[in-house]
Amino acid sequence: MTAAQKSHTDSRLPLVLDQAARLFRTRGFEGTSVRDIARAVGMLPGSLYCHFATKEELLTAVYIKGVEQISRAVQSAVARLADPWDRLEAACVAHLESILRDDDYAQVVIRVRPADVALANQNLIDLRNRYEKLFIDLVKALPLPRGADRRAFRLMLIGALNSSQTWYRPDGRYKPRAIAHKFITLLRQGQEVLA
Amino acid sequence: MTAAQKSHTDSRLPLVLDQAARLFRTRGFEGTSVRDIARAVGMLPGSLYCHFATKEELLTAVYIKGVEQISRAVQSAVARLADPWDRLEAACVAHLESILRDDDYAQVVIRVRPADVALANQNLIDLRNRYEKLFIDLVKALPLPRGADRRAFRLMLIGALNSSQTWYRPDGRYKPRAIAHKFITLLRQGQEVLA
DNA sequence: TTCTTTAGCAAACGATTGTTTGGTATACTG
DNA sequence: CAGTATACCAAACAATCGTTTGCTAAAGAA
Repeated sequence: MTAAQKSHTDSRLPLVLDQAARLFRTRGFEGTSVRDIARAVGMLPGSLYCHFATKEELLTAVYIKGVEQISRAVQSAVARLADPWDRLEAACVAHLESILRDDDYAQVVIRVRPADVALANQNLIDLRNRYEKLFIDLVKALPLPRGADRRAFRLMLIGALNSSQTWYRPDGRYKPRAIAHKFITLLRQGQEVLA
Repeated sequence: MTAAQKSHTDSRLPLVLDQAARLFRTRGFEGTSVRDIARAVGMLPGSLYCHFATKEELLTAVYIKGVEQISRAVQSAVARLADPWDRLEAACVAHLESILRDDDYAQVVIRVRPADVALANQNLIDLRNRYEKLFIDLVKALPLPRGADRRAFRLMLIGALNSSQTWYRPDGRYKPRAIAHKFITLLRQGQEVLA
């Protein structure tokens, strides 16, 4: 009964993950103690170790869920669209809405450095690369001029998107949708002209 | 004798700042203990408090020096150039070389979130804004089409530059100079055509 | 000279860190 | 029904955290 590992009781594991994600994204990995998380959930510190062997393992679980959720958001945003530029912009909007507003888990993926987790290190890097593969494919589909450096294009775009976490304010002038449009337009104009 | 606060003995304060910068940039603020710094310098933990009242004050000192150094690097790189695009690209090269290779202090400015330092918070934000003012001016001088959003332009560029800290590898294909050129070119093409 | 200031050592402070151990109550399994 | 596994509590572990206190030796000021 390998599938019977769940539903034993009404475990508070989901709540643990939620609170861990919320704290990791606001205070970072080192800045959050297991006691902070336990207190937010309403359980004792030691009880967390029923679900995870170490704090790093807990972060990894949050990280995995973050990659899954942001991947789903991007993929479903792109699904119905055909035009390559439309698809990329929709992906950027979904990405931004995840890391700026909707999704604590996704925000952890952007904020926490894999290097902070000595053990799971490569694990997290792989997860992140798996997500960025989505953008590699989206950029690959773009009608860019021959010889264009699509890697630089992608790194610039994703870098700009992610760093918006630094300056974005929910009550500010620009919403995720507008930011994505601005950035895509800045990149698009020059590339189309040369195509 | 207000100027006599220095040169009393051959204080190891410079060394303290150097090691603090090196550790803060590699492990982050929360990830570095005052004992780590003291050990790297070769002194006892308590001795650090001859120079700083708190760990956050030490970070602030590193942060200030980082802003000073990267500002100097950018300004001197720009000084001899007249063409606005050349000036911007030179600034980006100097910025990248600072935060990717040369300067532990500058790397702290990019890596450590001002929010991590509850107390000095606004102090650090102001410092960073003072630096970014350089780029505001450089972008302002650009011959962009009427109505161009120069703020979005700048945020995209700086965001892309700073996030290169994530993926840059010293032994990799691209050096700071090449990265800056790629990014500037991507932005430049579209804007010039419309000018 | 004497006085003051500084840089640093030595040792400790209480608080917090991630984690462990042992017990208990509940729910699924056979 | 008995037996096993789970989810959590209660309490503690050693280690490390940022910081403080008291002292000493040396340098500059008077």
